[in-house]
Amino acid sequence: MQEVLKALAHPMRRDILAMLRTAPRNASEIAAKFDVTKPTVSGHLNILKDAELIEQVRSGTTLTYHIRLSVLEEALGGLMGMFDIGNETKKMGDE
Amino acid sequence: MQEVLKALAHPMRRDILAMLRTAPRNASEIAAKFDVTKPTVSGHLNILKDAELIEQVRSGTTLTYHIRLSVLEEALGGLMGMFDIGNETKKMGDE
DNA sequence: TTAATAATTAGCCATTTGCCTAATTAGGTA
DNA sequence: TACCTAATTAGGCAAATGGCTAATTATTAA
Repeated sequence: MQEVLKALAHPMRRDILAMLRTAPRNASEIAAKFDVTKPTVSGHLNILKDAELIEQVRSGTTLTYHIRLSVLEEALGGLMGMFDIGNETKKMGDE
Repeated sequence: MQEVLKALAHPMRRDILAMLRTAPRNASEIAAKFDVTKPTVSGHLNILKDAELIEQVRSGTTLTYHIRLSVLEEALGGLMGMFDIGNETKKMGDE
């Protein structure tokens, strides 16, 4: 959870995840969307990969990135649980 | 959302929020739970306050901190929305 | 007004983050 | 082999983070 939350703390990394939510993309396609250099994007991709929020698939010279939604879901679920948020059935007598 | 996520990225700050989830506490009570100095805890409280995740009430010489659960809920909700997570009714024909 | 207590802010330092340019690696092709 | 493209890693630098000790502020009480 720690690494996931650290990864989510940067807006560009959230935006990268959001664009992968729709479809997988290669590094160049991702980099083209942002106003920073490719190495900078590559660094963010590494952080997302270390957090296991994305995975890399090589075909030829290009690397395609896929989101791992389940990891994101687990981390957010863990957070919600930690604060008892988003749970309709909280205690005896409710509902 | 940015400030909330940055605030949540540090484990001690999450733990502080979790303990305020149960009941409000003053700075000394909070500091006593962690193995760092009071000024360090005070710094974390400032970051949580800047993110509007907590608020401060003075009575006498003590400052009591309260969690603002709604801010946390909104941020997590925003995040879930950004990735279309935790929504049972996703598209036409579901349910 | 002086002292005592709660808690902060100020100032310093080491580490991490985030960006850049330059160099390197990996794979495909003439 | 040699070359081209995709994308990375390496290295450097400014700013932010997170910790500490010391000094300051705020409030109450003698």
